[in-house]
Amino acid sequence: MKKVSTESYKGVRDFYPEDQFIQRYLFEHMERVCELFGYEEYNASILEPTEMYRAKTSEEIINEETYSFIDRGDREVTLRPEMTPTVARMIAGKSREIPFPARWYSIQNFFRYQKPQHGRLREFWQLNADLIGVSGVEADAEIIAVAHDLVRSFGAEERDFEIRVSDRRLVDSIFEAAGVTPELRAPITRLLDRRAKLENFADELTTLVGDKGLALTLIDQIDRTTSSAYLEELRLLLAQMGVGNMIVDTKITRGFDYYTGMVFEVFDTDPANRRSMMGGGRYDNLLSMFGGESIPAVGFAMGDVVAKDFLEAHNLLPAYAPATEVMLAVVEKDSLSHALRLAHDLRREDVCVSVNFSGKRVGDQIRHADKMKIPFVIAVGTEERTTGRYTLKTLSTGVEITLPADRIAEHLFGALG
RNA sequence: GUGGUCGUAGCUCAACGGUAGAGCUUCGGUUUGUGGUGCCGACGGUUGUGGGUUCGAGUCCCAUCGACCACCCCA
Repeated sequence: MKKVSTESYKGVRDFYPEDQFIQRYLFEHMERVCELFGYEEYNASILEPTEMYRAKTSEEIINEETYSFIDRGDREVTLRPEMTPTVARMIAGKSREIPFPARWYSIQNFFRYQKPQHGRLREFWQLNADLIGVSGVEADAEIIAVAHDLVRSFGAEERDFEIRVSDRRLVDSIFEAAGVTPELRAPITRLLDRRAKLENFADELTTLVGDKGLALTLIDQIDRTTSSAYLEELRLLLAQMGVGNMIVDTKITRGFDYYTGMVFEVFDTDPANRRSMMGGGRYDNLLSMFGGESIPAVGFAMGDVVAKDFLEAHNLLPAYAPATEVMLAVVEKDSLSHALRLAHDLRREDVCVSVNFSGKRVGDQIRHADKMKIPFVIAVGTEERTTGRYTLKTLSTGVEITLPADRIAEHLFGALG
């Protein structure tokens, strides 16, 4: 028989218990912060009709950068590469039933058929939070505040990251004043997005607009534009929500076409990590692609890989701890049934307890518990069975305390906080 | 998709073109109701895979798969 490889598929990850512990830590913080702002959790299938992405983005991206296939019923299907079209589809489908504004969040996995690199895989997990049905600056501020509070909830200080904000309308008005034709605006915006990485930005821009004078005028205008009345109002609202690390940066454009107003990205202030941690913006026209009325919306997304990298770089990752709180070491075979009953009682008191029925010596069982990072051990043998009192051992300190069965749970919760 | 660097035990790495090794991990023992340190031992490999050159290939050449880096792209 041919041996099957134990390696995971290209560009995807296995989450062993230690890895999943980190994922869960990230997800729990995402859930908590979203819910503190009144956001509701939603979900959808990982499969979507290919047509939905085709309507919004180019044929080339669908063909080359998504996992798309034909199902047995000849339908074109795509593994979702992002959440925004799905939210838009769900909202548009029930726009007469949903009370607006809607505050929705979801943490899901996404697939993109691209060459894997550090921080960029073929499958990744991402939080999406969207505020749908309001067009005001207050909504933009709220979305940024959620993103801000999320990073803060991981233990980061404001000096550890900065929120770079711009406004598509601001840049568009510069284009308009300079007489740039509407067809050129999207390509220029995309070029602007890459400006920080380009050495010959002015040359490339000249090639694109076909006029060196115009290119230099644009650069000059963009560089001289430091803010707008709208962005200053945004800054004021953010200050009231405890956000003090917003900066205006007209280089932020978010590459793609569907953003219509405020756009932002969050960066690590450590120059060693120059990748954007998360980003978002306002997309007021996207929902109209499903027919019906146009509904304003603003949202952001944060990926698990960049989140983990950020926490690692700032030494904010928690140490692994299993859910298991106590292991019962069965001293001899005759005590097994007693141990099983004790475990059952403890579980009814909400204690996570595993029973070690390996038959090995108590010392070996304790060593196993220690390797598993289980914090407490109770040996169950003849002595415990006859007295009804149990010795709870704390492995980190070696301290032991003897208790009757009905006080074990109480003591554990006290010790574990 | 294009270009580059690299693939040796579960992990980190040795080995001049000449018999594939060490540390850590895992498992067992250290004589049996209490772990972490010692000490002893075992498991573990068609050197990513497939070809080629050579008396002989982990080492050189080609292909392929994978990881990483720079592009592309970043919804």
